[in-house]
Amino acid sequence: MAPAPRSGEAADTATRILDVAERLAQTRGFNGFSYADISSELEISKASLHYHFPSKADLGQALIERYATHFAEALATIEERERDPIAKLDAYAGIYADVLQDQRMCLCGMLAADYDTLPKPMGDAVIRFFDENEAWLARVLEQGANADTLHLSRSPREEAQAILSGLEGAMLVARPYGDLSRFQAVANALLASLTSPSPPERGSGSGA
Amino acid sequence: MAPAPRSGEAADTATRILDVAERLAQTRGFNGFSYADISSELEISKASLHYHFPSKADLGQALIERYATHFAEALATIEERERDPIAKLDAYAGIYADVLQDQRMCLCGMLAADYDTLPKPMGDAVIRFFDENEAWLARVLEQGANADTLHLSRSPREEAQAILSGLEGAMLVARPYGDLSRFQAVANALLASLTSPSPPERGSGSGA
DNA sequence: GTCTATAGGCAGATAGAC
DNA sequence: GTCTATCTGCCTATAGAC
Repeated sequence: MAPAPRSGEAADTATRILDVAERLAQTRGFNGFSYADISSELEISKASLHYHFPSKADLGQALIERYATHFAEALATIEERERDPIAKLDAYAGIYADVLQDQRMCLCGMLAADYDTLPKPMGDAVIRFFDENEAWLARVLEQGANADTLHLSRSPREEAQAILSGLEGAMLVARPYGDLSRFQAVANALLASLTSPSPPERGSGSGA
Repeated sequence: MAPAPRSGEAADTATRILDVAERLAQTRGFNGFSYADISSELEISKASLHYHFPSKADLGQALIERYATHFAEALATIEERERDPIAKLDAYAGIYADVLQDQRMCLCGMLAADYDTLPKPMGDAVIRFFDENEAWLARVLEQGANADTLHLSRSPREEAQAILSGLEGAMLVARPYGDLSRFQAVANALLASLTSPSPPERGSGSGA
């Protein structure tokens, strides 16, 4: 379903629904929007939305799965474009910065807050998302440690958890302030202190 | 209102309402619970809840204000008990660990996720909470830097933001895993790397 | 695939008796 | 202060025509 439309081509209905729902979930939380919100924005009836996604749980699961897929593609793109592990980490933080600049929280960070109210399959998918991110980060960190461009003071896995948590938290706290630079400052501190004993002047990441 | 009851004495109704609402807000988010939830748990009618807190916005604001007051008291207690800035930071992280062990998210971290849907006064109070925490942390960090027990690689304010964000993010991500040790690992990494150039074996914080 | 209409329930909130 | 009863509106979801 949903064969990737050529650029300029109109997206199909299911895709447009997911686009709107994704933004609403990222800004208002999964319990903070309704079918009516999507309906009014797309000028499509609520009943039509239920045709594409019978229940809100179905919609939510489709949301996470697409988000995780897109995120994995972004990570693959980083792998293609960057060789230096530090550049990869900067690009990784840049993904978060781009999301935040769009006034959004990471979808899965937001759903982590909603975790106790989510249908089980959605909760499981949130955890998978974090696991995949952690695994990717750990690989990059280990690569850097082996190449001696990074000097870790803990296991790659623990450093990866710290980076993931730190970036999610930086987004969470920065968003009420509406201040991207607040995120950037924290992200830089996080990567600098975790990846080098004596930080040698870092740029502001690829974001924004 | 609500004169602190002597230990063992039954709390008044408004306090019991706030206790239940606080837990619900911390676990399910502000849009994830209703007056009916509190009503059934306390076996008090919904109408009675509205007598004490006319609107949910009123309830929410009372929730944040009490939480911020309690938090400030906890920080004052740390100041009384600990002299070493590192011990103060460990105790600070211990507060978060205690909240997480109780299966909860920081109230204001949770409300930060809900920020876009909150009544304006609640949103403002969330920001004040973060500001106060950041200011307290910055003072402790500066104290440590002056006493030469901490070696900061950035301004106290930036380090404070990184610690606050890092702990909030660590809670956010650890909660779906239901794993306190995951939080502890990240908190230790955060404080160790931010406060000493060559980490000299740190304990696991004062939390649980 | 999209619609109108509507079911059935729960949300926040109020009236008024006690 | 607490209650029962109720209001209005929105929620998710379905039926059935086109």
